[in-house]
Amino acid sequence: MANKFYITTPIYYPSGKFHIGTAYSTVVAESLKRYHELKGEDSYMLTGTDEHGQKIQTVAEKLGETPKEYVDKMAKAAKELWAKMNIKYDDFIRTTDERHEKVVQKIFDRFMEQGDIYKGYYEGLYCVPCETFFTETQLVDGKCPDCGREVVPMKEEAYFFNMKKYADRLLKYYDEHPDFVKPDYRKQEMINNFIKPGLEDLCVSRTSFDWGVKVLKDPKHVVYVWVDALTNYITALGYLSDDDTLFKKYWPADVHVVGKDIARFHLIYWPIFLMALNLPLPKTVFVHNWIMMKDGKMSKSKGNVIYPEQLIDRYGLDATKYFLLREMPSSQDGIFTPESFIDRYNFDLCNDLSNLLNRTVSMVNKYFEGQVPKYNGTPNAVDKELEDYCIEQIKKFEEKINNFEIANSLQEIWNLVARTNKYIDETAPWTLAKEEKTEELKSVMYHLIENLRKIAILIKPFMDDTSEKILKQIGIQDLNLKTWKSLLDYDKLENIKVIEKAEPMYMRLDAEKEIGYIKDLMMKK
RNA sequence: CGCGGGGUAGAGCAGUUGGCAGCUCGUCGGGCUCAUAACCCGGAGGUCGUAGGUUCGAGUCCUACCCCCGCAACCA
Repeated sequence: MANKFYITTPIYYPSGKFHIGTAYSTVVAESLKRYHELKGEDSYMLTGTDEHGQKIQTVAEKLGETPKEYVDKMAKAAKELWAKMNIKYDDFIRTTDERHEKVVQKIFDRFMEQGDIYKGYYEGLYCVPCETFFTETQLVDGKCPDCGREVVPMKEEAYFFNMKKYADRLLKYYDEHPDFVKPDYRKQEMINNFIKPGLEDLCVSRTSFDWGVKVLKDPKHVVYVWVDALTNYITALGYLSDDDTLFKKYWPADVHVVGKDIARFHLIYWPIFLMALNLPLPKTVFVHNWIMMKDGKMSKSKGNVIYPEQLIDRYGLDATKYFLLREMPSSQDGIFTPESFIDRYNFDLCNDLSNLLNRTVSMVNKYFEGQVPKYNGTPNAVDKELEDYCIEQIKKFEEKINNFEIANSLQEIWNLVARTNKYIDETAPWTLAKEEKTEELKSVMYHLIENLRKIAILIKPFMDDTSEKILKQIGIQDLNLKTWKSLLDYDKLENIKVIEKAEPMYMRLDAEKEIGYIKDLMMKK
């Protein structure tokens, strides 16, 4: 039986249009899913939308829609975006789904019965016209961040979850499970900022608005945010429902992919909820950083917002995904600039990868009428070294990706691309042809095609289309030659014929022109 | 003295357990001609934030200080 691999994205809060940062989490999750799938694991990916809360209610009202109409529209928009990005998820959960709401109620009930939840008063600063509570840190110049008016201290009845009770168990869990948090420093942040100073109890219900899941035993309350949102990861699998086959099969999650803004909720509250439910905890929570613009956070007022669709429409899906995955370091925020985007496109995709394919296919046609020679050992001085290097890079790639260092893992693939380009110069096939050193020439062509095959497989989780294009051009059709396992083979190609005319996959862009184009996109509102 | 991350060549970044400072882009020069003015090789360019300390030897460990960024609790 194959290993299972259950991965989730955050469920997105659709209070506005999805921008490139939203897309990042999903692209990461899906790439990891495809990687595990390629390795033959039984992978399952969940995404969705978080549709309750005050803010949704307010936004919908402003648009003259009911909250339901509004979230229906937004959930559709999310699905359209993922379709456009060729994101293959297995399930899409909405917190307004009946299957979700019913289970949230059961979970809330259970927490009440167990005494994890108690009734108290939520105190905060309230903006009367906006009907919203704010914390002191949210205020702008001491006033409401939305409308700029005065806020007043206010309190309302609310239920609280007793977090303190579980703090020690959580610390112990962190300690015993070093892979629970990636990257590691996020764990320190949680311990020092929240747990060590003493966990505060979490407010889990509200009465000041009603767009949410009703608390069964006290219907003037709706479940507030986190018991509702976080539990999506198990309700989607059918936990506490009539059919919990998927839950039994896939829980605990292998990876929750989350942005740093919601790290706290996934690293503290979610594990505690699960402990209270007596369920196993996810194996890893992968916290990624944000995509920033040169002048800071993306915002419409700065005129620096870029939407994924805009890049995809002009430069293609794979190029867009490549940029996102390649430019995000694990220790700090990634920065989007039109210059860096175009540079990646021109250098990595055109000059290095696409050109390697192009020159190789063209030579196989020129020297062997398109027929890839059979493996004949390592007659050139560097052949053996090239083979060893190749295997080494595959190993490095796996180490990096398994440790969630995505940008670095891609770097390892591109090191292989560069090494392969260098191999052509080292062996100078045109000289071998002139001197009629046929065995050597055959070997060079074989090794080039073989490396391209490996490169195509390695990039497949990230750039499916580009991967297929490479395989097609070098004439690989046999599915056995497209598997992850086949990466370790170096001599299995037989009766392979490349396409007759090499077609460039990526053409060099006029940098100045394209940078101007992207800048114009960003200025538009 | 809140906590964490970062300060390394013009720009962007790597640098595991301390052992001759690396990568990409740019720049200068060379090579090759299979390929997309591409690819390959070489040069120039760094007192590794500052000041001390440990050590035969520190970007890497310790101390103090200066900058930048993130987090700081119910905002999804």
